[in-house]
Amino acid sequence: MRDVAEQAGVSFKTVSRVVNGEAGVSDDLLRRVEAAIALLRYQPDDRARRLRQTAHHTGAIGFVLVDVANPFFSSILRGIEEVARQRGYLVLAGSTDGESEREAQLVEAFIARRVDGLLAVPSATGVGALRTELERGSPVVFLDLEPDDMDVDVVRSDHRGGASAATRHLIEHGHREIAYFGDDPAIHSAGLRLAGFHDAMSEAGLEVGADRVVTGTRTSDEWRKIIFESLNNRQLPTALFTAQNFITVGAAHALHDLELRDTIAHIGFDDIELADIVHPGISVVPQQPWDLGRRAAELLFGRIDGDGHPPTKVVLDCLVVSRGSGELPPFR
Amino acid sequence: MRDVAEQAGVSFKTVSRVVNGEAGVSDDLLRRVEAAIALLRYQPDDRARRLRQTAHHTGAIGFVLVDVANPFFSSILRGIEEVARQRGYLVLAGSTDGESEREAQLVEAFIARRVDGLLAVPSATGVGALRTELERGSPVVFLDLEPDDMDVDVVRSDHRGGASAATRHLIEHGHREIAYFGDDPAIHSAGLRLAGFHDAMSEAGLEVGADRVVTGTRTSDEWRKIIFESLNNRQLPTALFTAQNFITVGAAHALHDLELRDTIAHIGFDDIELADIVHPGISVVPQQPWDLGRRAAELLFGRIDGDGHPPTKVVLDCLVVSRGSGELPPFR
DNA sequence: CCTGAGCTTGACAACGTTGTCAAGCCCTGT
DNA sequence: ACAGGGCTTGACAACGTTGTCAAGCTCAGG
Repeated sequence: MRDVAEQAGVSFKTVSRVVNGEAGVSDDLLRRVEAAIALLRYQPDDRARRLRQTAHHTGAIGFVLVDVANPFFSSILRGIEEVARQRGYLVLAGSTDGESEREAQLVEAFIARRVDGLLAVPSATGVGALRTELERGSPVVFLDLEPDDMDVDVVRSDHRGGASAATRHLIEHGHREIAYFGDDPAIHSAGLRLAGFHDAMSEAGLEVGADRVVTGTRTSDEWRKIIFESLNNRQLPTALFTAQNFITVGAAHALHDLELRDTIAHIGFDDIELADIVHPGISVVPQQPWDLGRRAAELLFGRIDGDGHPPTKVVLDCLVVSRGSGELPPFR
Repeated sequence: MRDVAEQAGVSFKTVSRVVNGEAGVSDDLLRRVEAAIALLRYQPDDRARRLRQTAHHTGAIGFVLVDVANPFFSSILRGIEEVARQRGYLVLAGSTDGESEREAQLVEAFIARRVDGLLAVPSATGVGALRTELERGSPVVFLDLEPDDMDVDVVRSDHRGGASAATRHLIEHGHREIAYFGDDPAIHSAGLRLAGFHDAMSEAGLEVGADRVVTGTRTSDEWRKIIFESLNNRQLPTALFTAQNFITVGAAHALHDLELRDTIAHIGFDDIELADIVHPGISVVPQQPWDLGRRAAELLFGRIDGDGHPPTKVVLDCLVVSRGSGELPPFR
């Protein structure tokens, strides 16, 4: 800016006025300054500007997610981006892979850059690295799952209800031996889905054999192997409930490898591309990630604008989408 | 920081020393300052710090992409993130939807925040909004497609070769009437894929009917309808080449709707989840988005570190993956 | 007891920008 | 001719931090 001022032969305050479109600059100087800006390709430094300004907003929000390569999360991100864009905000995002150490690093990096608010899919069951921010009163909205140790803003799907509906769907089609494959239940949403599974089973008076529940955090290829072996080595269940998108993909592959796709019923949590044109179509309980992102971002901006209401919980319903695999009758 | 200094009864320079772990602070003061930091939950402001520091790096890079909800781009982003993370960098990303106006806004926002480098999937055929930055000598690496108006760093797939290989694959299986569905060829990568298609066709001495090529930028559902109608209303081709992931998904649906999946051969550019277990499996020419991201980020960091070599072009090969749909013989 | 080296500590400027305020100019009305 | 108002312009402080440098203290050596 100094260079521009020198080039135009004015004080740098005048340049500042021109850059910010303030009134009260004579046409003559306006033209000279604009010429100098164009000549030197000057672009103002947002950091310095915001540092000086009293409002102290940075025009950025942070989003801590598990894995941006997972379409569920990247769709959430896109929803957030849309809302942020309307407000002229930028979104910083980072993947944790569910590691709380990485989560802490990301939160620290976002805070150090003074984001105006944070959206987070917590990697553990509680608020984790965000505790300090919450206690300080910074705007924070949790996504996908609800911390169990503080009362906070949350936007999530009805994991428990959706899982229970999926399980009930299988039971209504005559299944009694249902295997559950899900994320580590230490992750709150995964715990809720597992609870929903148990809800529906006990409601129907069905017992869940200990070896009918397999949980953990794996890639879709790892799940393929795990489910392949699990179905190869023991008394077959007549139906599978896979409680996450990667697991559903892995299970679809395993069932395909074992040529059991027309034999064992299968229903998954989260929707998957092409799930409707495999044979049989894979029945799912889809979430609406784009909506989750939008709603969470709207809530966050409300907080940034000073909305002081008590914590809001937004819970989106999850309904079964029947495509064939979930409606297969028990093979025995 | 001022508050911390006051609380600890020291000058704020001493606080700065403690925060930065500089030597030469007595144990007594160190303890007092640390206590004050913990008490006030002080966290340094990265913006002010970097503003003052002479090196002037911001520890952030920007990534301008088309749509983060598209798994191809979100996987690239993840690859970039991994490299950035190792260097302690943060990644700012934004979707353009291919609109150059939005592209310009994003570039401006990134520059205003003084990112140390930019990665971009340009929305038009040239360098677009990044021209100014390039001329200024800022580190910029292009991804996925190569601007035709400047000599710049690029990391991309071999669109033309891959498309030509896909087309040749169909020809080798006896097809002569091949329909092409692709993105708007004004997009450089899409233009190259179309060129690759023509390469293989003319190499084989085949003519391409004008109505055999359909291009445009659409969602996967729109492509489903377009391809459905296109196959419903006219002389059927015996094979399809769909030159982008959403188009491949749309085509798979359309072929399914028309019950033509075992009749019309189909090969797509980009891989798709579950493509191997639909029937027939969808043959594709996959890209390696994660690798694209990694390579581009590594190149960018090289530039940020001052590598002054002439522009580098990294071109990753694309090979056909046979799964069934691309090996169907012509039905007539 | 004095000198000087080595250590700790703080005062001050600077990064690039904007907010505040006063100075200088031109004009109008008396 | 002069007061007063309105407009343009610039000087200076400030945002939160770090770089520079000098002041002050302690202690060993002569």
